[in-house]
Amino acid sequence: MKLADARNEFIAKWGAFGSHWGINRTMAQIHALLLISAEPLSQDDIMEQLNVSRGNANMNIRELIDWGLVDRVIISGERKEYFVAEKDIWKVATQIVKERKKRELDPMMKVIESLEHVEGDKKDPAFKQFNETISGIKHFGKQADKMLDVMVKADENWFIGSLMKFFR
Amino acid sequence: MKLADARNEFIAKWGAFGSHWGINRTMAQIHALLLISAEPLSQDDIMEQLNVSRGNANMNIRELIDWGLVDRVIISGERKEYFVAEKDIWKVATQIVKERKKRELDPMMKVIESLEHVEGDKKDPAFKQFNETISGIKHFGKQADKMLDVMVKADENWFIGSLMKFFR
DNA sequence: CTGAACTTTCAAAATATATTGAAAGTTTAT
DNA sequence: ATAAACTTTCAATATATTTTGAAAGTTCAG
Repeated sequence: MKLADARNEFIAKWGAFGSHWGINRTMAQIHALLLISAEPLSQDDIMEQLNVSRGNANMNIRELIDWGLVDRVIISGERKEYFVAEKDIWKVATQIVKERKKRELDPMMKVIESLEHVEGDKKDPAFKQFNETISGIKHFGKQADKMLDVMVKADENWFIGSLMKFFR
Repeated sequence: MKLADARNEFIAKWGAFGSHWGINRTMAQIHALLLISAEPLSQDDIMEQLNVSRGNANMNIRELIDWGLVDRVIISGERKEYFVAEKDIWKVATQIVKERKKRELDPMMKVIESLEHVEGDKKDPAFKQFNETISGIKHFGKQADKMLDVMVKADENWFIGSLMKFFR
């Protein structure tokens, strides 16, 4: 397989993969393109290579910057802005974990906590089941939260190394 | 807050939460409803409580069964089928991990592996970057894979207990 | 200050996804 | 074998999300 085909395949598949994860196709494709680009790319480069409109490119580049996955770089003597992706996959993963925890797990846990003390009849099975479910989710959420925090703060070698040794 | 309101709030929020995770709103709501129901529910119960159509309820119940999150139960003397959700949140989580690994991570890793040996010029920076990115993803994917396998096979007390002790 | 280079916005259009409900299919008791 | 009870399907419809591109906004060199 030729490099050009392999690059296209990677971009297409990473785009499709991203869409299972709440990241839209263009955003994942731009990310993929930047991941395999040795040099910074301008917005026009991205528009051209992926065949997307100016607005779409702009919006999704900003979103990637917002997620901490892409940085702006300035090239001296150039007027345009250029963009590069964080290439270290461990950092990419921890960054995504961190953002999703902030955007999804944390708000969910606040809701769960607000549902912990509900009025009701202790004899009512519906009441019992509701409380048991909520407290089970809360318990699980707290554990997950701790673990994700450790992961986000750790560096790869320490984390993976530790886990691997631990799990034999 | 009254139980009825709390239940509605939980169903609504679990539904919204699910949609960040590639699970559609109705599917997540049915799951939420079953999680807090002490008794098995029929399809008609679900349709009525969530105000969804027959087809929609049917399709999403089947999907939940497919994901291993809901079971059919028969109540003796009754013609109708009833449904219950797995209530143990740890089991719910491992089941989801298992399915998503199978549906998403495994196919992605196959693609990555197919992109490992591409023709190209070793001096070309684009070629180098492509190969580095692919091999970084592969390496990370393998570690993630092992870890998820351990998690799926472990039981909660062992897994969480171990991690907590380990991470102090 | 001016205008060229560049970036951002956003309403309209296109696309993708979810939902409905009536019709077709299946199962079971008699 | 029949028909009532129940389940599944699927084309049409509704809803939600993504994409476009022209217009408005910004920055900066001269």
